[in-house]
Amino acid sequence: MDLLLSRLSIQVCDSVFIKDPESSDLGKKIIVGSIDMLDTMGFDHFTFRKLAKEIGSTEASIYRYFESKHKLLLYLTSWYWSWMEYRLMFGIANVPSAIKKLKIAIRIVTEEVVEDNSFTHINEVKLNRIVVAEASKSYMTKEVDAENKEGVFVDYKRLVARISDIVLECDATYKYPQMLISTVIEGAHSQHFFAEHLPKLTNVYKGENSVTRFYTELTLSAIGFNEK
Amino acid sequence: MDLLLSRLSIQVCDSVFIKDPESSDLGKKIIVGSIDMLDTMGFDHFTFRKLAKEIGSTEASIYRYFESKHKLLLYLTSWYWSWMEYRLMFGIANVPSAIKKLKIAIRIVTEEVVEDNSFTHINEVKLNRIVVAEASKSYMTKEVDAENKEGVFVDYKRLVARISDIVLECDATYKYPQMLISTVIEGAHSQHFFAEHLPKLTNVYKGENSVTRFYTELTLSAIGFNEK
DNA sequence: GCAAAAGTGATAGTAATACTATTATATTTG
DNA sequence: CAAATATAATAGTATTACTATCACTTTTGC
Repeated sequence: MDLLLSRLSIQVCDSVFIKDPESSDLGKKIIVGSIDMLDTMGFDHFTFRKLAKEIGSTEASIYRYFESKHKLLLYLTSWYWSWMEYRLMFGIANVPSAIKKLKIAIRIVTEEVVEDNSFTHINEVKLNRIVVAEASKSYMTKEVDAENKEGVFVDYKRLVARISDIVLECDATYKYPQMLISTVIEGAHSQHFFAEHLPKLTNVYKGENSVTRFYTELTLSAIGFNEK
Repeated sequence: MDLLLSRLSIQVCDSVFIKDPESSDLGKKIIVGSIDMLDTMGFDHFTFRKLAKEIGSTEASIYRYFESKHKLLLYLTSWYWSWMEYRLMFGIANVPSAIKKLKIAIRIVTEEVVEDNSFTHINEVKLNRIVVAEASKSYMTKEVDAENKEGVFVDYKRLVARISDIVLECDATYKYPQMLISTVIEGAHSQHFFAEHLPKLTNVYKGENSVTRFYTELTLSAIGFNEK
């Protein structure tokens, strides 16, 4: 999947950054360094001061790219959703059966990213862990309405819309496609987190990808395709 | 439901507080005041300094009850889960049918709390909104494993266990009862939040309790009871 | 090839946050 | 009534989340 894309780049809504981090070496260092640090120490303990030290730059320079660590998180999560959309479109290309497309989509958004097949400097395995643990903090704020108007959540909404459309292809009468898909995406994140930290809240069996199985069955039975 | 309980009180795991806030007037003011302020300004903007000013006390005094605002949030969410468990046990008492019990349970954990039928000083309507918007921040931290060992999440785990048991009563062979129930509870919170702030991620129709309907149908079809 | 513009680093500074410590005073209890 | 306990008042610290200034270097546009 990597080679095919050497001439492609993921676009992120430009209201989340002041200066595009893809446009310079320092910008890329900020992205690579922040992914490392967010994965290791989590969003709460992460600061621009620590990042500056790590990448051999200064706080002031980082602030020229992102106005806050919150905006940096928005950048990373948006990048991730755009990347997921790309993987989705690629995964379902030339697949004629709607139900097959739906199964592929569910698999893509629910399974853990394990290989860093990156075609860029971004480590998708680490980014996946960051999104699982921190993405909800990017919108669970009092500023969500103002930021939503600025368009910072478009990439996530577009991904949900695309998969919801596949749901409607399978069953045009289904009343809750967006609710179903956002439940699956958000739920899969929670369940991966629970499996690691609060196992009593989930059921993960060895030797099977339980989260993907569960959400695939859940989705299919919700729209009336029960063929376990 | 209020009157019946005038002699009952909700117990919260004592590792989340230094001094029980139920044991004094100041303690109760801290709880009432923090619920008001968290509902209004959100967890991120909430500080003990502001709370102290609001309730006419001091930061130092509040710190004698809770070692951090994070522990205070844990207290409030634990209280909420215990209250939910109480509502659940009351709601299913003397109901013989497992499937009816399950429907009642799903309704209780997914519908918005609209009436403050409080039998205490705690405003459950506000607390419900706080849990919807902030509860995930109480466990999405790097300290989750250490805190879990201290038992701070027992109330949530017990609620999930109780409803999972009902799922198993309906279908003893179902493989993912905990995963299903935590998906429903967490998902309902997300969907209520989305309905208010990111409506493209959900489907909420006027005149029906869409979230409860959706999760009820989802749960029943998951365990093979399709009788829409 | 050179002047202007832009990007970066170094340093300093501010207001707010998340606490801790100390002491005085008021209230409860044995 | 003495001792213990709870609270208020005040002060202080380290860290965070920024903003501002200035010097230096690199890029670019003509």
